[in-house]
Amino acid sequence: MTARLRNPVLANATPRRRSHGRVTLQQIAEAAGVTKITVSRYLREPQRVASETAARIAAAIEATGYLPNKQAGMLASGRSKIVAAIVPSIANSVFAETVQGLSEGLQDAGYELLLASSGYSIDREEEQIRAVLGWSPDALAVTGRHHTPAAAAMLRAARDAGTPVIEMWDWHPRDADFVQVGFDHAAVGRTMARHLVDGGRRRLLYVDTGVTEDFRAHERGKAFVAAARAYRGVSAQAVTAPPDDAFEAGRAVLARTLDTDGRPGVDALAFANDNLACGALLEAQRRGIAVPRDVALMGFGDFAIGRQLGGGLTTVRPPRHEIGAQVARTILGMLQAGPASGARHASQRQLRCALVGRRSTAPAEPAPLAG
Amino acid sequence: MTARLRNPVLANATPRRRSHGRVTLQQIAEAAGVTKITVSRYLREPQRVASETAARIAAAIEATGYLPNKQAGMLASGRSKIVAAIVPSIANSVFAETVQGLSEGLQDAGYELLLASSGYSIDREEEQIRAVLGWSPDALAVTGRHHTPAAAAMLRAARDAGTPVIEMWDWHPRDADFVQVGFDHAAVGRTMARHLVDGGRRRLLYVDTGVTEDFRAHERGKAFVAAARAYRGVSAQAVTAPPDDAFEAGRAVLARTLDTDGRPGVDALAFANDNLACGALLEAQRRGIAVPRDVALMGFGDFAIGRQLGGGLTTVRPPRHEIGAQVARTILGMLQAGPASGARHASQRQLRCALVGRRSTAPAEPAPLAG
DNA sequence: TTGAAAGCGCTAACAG
DNA sequence: CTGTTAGCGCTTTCAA
Repeated sequence: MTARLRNPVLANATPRRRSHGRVTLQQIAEAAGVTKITVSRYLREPQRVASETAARIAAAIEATGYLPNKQAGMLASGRSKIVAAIVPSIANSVFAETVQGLSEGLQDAGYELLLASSGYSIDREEEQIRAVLGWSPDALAVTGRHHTPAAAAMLRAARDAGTPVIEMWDWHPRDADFVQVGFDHAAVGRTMARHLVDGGRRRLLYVDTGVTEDFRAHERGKAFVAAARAYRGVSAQAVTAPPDDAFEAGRAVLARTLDTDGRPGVDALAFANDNLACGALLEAQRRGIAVPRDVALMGFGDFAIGRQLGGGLTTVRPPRHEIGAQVARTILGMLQAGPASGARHASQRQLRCALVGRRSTAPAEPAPLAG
Repeated sequence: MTARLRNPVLANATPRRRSHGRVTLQQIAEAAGVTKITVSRYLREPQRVASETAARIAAAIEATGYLPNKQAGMLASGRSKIVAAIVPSIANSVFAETVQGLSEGLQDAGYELLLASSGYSIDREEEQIRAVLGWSPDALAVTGRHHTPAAAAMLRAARDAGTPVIEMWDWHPRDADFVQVGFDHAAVGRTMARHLVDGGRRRLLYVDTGVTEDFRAHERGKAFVAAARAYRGVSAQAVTAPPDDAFEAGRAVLARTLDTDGRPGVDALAFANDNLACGALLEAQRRGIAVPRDVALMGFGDFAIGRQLGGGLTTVRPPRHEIGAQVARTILGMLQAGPASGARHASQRQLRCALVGRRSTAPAEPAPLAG
């Protein structure tokens, strides 16, 4: 109520308050008859406040519905308790499970997850990285090891400033600027090729996704073709599926492989994901093409539907949930170790994929699936 | 290096700096030979800064890789440019599309999306609401109209403080505390019942999801049963699917409906979602039960797989993407109108569902799907 | 166990 | 077109 002087000469202007209307720590403090810092302590380390004081503070908080302003807390402390993650797509169930694992692992440690999706575009990823860094996350997880130069620069800068940066879903022995938690997609491609060749298949086709910046799928395909061709008497090629609905795309690709007799011109197809493979499987059933007798089909991802169709779709099961869980553990470890320690040089984390053999690639047998 | 004095009487203490190491506006200002506020203006309204000055600032920003600290900006301005959304599950593709629509609609207006998932638990929803409110979002969107009392209180408080609060995916003429953007699930249940009865079915079964807090699915089921029973000569019941993998659960439910002759004891099943219905459809195919001749099946959600199986699964297509887009428009409208205006009383937004009739509920015909 | 003072990095308000 | 001043709501540091 007293006039406030803020110029040696001039006097008494009404203080221009800019309050935004929410209940503040100050108000709780007044209500409880203490100062702000005591309330602040109560919130963070309740046992360091006298129990009687604590009770009064608790009552005031309860009565007002006070919610601490996290912006202010972060600004003052420099710690955000936020981990940012950028995935290609949140709609894709594959990444959804990773996010779930990450979220679970962080929640217990009191971290919140700031999630962004790039739509499989590294340009959008760059924007998203810039956006989330503005929030000063305590750690940052991105998907894959392919970034724009500007994005890579921001990631390096963040890491060098002590913020853990993790690349998820990838693992590459020689191209690892950052800590990686994932698996070797080239190795998966080779495993897929070997599985088909071991099953007696000789004319292979890899069907890549129409999503142009799914680098990991491309890498599997490239390795698949190279590995297949290294076998004597085996031919292999790659095609790209149309960008439609994956089931329809898979159907279309199978239809395209038919030769003049209406039989597939190849004896095995490996797909970039299970939905594509399921589309092909359904189209084969519809046309009376016997799977696996006439053609073997396999996918990647181990989606639920693959277990249901025909006698089951052979696939590769990536550690979807485990990637997220491991990323959470790695981040917490790096955070605990502190920027000064050597934790930033923590070794890459290679996780394992499982080949799930089902009927769609079984070696020739008497009773085909369809036809 | 100098001794530090800090006593009212003694003077000239070294200010105890707490900087967190990042480049700040101040540093850009110094580098560009202006003051902070000019840099701040440049960032927000570039045209209000002399082009020569702007160039120097741009150069300094470029050279340092400066990223504005959003915490500080929000704290000062009171506006967060954040919209928070809470959905039951980000993995569920249904909500993923809504989030996508929301995200797109907000992005253009420069808002960021803070996303949380409740795992279909209203207790977790309460926690999430508390957590996101700590970020002072400019608006908040939640899923459905069922909340814990504490959550409802927080939502009301936020709304009364001028923050737009929207309930997504629901629309109820008489139970609408907040702005709602969605559709009437009871009406959908009635439509489903009518569709089956119109197709000549008389013994109906609603198969609810095993997710206990999917209130909207329960509401559809309740209305389905009530509407069906209102028809002369029609019987209807509801059962709950096991909580497993939805395809397996659908299979199990169909198996359970078989009577002693191995035929379904009902002539139509309506499912809480398409995956359950697809499981049942596959199980029918496997057992040689003709769909739709022996039994009609329909789902909800219009998932991609439903179009692929048998002759296609009849379903109800909810406005998945449109809900998100409409929520974005509504929020932006309320934000623009300002808390003072009557926008907070904006009427509820009812959106339309489409019944997608496919072969699985076609009236009896000569050539059944399977068998 | 509690408090006083300073400061986190930015923007609002008003001046010039 | 640019600057000055105060302040957002919280935590840190040091002291009692």
